[in-house]
Amino acid sequence: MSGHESAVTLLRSEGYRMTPQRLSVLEIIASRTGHIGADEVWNRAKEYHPYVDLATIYRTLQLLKSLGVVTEVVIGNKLHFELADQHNRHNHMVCSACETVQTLSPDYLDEFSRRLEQEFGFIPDLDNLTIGGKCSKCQSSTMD
Amino acid sequence: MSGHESAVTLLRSEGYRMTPQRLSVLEIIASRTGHIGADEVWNRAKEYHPYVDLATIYRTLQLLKSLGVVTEVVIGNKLHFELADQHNRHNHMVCSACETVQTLSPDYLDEFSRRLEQEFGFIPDLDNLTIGGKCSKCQSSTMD
DNA sequence: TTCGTTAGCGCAAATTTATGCAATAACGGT
DNA sequence: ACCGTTATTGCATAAATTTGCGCTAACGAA
Repeated sequence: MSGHESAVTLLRSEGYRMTPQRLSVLEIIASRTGHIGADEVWNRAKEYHPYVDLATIYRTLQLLKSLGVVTEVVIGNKLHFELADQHNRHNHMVCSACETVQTLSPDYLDEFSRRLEQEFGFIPDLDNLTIGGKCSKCQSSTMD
Repeated sequence: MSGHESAVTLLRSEGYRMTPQRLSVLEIIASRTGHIGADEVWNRAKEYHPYVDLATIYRTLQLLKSLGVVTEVVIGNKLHFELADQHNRHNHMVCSACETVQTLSPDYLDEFSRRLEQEFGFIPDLDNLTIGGKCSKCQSSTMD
């Protein structure tokens, strides 16, 4: 029983329709602890709905992201997604050399976020922010 | 003469070869104040070298980025590039609704950056960090 | 200046993601 | 339970970016 029931309600309350395709994507993402690529979501979804198109997966993922139901992480040149858990919000640091993902408490960005809002009226979408860089183990490597 | 001569030297000193294609890309980017998409770099480059392939443009752009010569900005679902000027470093805030780009002094991220390095040994690549979000004018819009 | 090594290029194809459109299915109202 | 509206889907295609490969050209050494 993962926490995606509330997402179903949210979708409905925003005027979106609940379709079996959307439900599958939701279940697939909710049933997994970590992040998952669109292609893998697709492969899993096909087990339930052999005809789902990849485009539907992408559209659903974007929709869920815009509703704050899932969170996007940029890993290499692919997007990954994970269930947005309000009780465990976190940012991602991705090493450009080894592609290892570390999570980070949003507390680290609180001050920064507040300043952007106060000084520029800009509200950053930090939930979907991926911080690229080099992890401690890959410091000297030139590899991108 | 814009400051890309030093880039030529850098390239060489790192063991990369200087080719007319690379020189074109460098000149095109250096001769422009703002950011520019890969497709537009390509169009311009073709004026000098009708046979350049778009793949070469992309490869060159990535190389220059990895050398710190150009900086990447994510706008919508396209990458843009601009000359990395050490005397005018800045970050980018891009509105997901109207795609307007605002620049930001890296000072705003200094503290954050330092903490990541000290506490996790993670060195973030803030030069190529694009901060997504909603600008003051697009606050309430649902558009992504 | 010529030569040999090999990095870089053009080309073709693959990946990843987005989009236009006609047919279909969700769901509120009856 | 049926109907009508219209959001959503599947399909086809486009757009953006990356990659494999064999040929060419850069450039240090002779």
